[in-house]
Amino acid sequence: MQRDATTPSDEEKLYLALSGIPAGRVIAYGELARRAGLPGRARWVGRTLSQFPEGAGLPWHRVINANRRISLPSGSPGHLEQRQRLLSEGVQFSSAGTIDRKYLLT
DNA sequence: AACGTGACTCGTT
DNA sequence: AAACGAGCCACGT
Repeated sequence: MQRDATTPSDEEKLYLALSGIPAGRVIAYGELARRAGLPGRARWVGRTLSQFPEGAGLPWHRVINANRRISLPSGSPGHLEQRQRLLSEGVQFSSAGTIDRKYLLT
């Protein structure tokens, strides 16, 4: 069992996977987890993102749920900010609040 | 230590 | 289509 310089922590793996998501695209928690080499840990990803430091510069707003909706409670400040950030990158929402598949990374 | 909870997801009813 | 159950897992109480 190790935790040394050559064995990235789960957080580091998530960092790397997330930083590879381009502007104007979105990805589901579960898919991001798979890309980070952490299959089945969508829930952990969500929780970890919620604790990420502000200044990290990571595109946390490009992560949505498998229904292609923003997972933060609707009406919450976080939900509004995520929506705003996505809109400013050109990601469009349907009137029902879902994001079109064409923006989704699979 | 049990129990509920949450930025989750999937297969089955 | 909607609700359920089961996996998932760290945290607070």
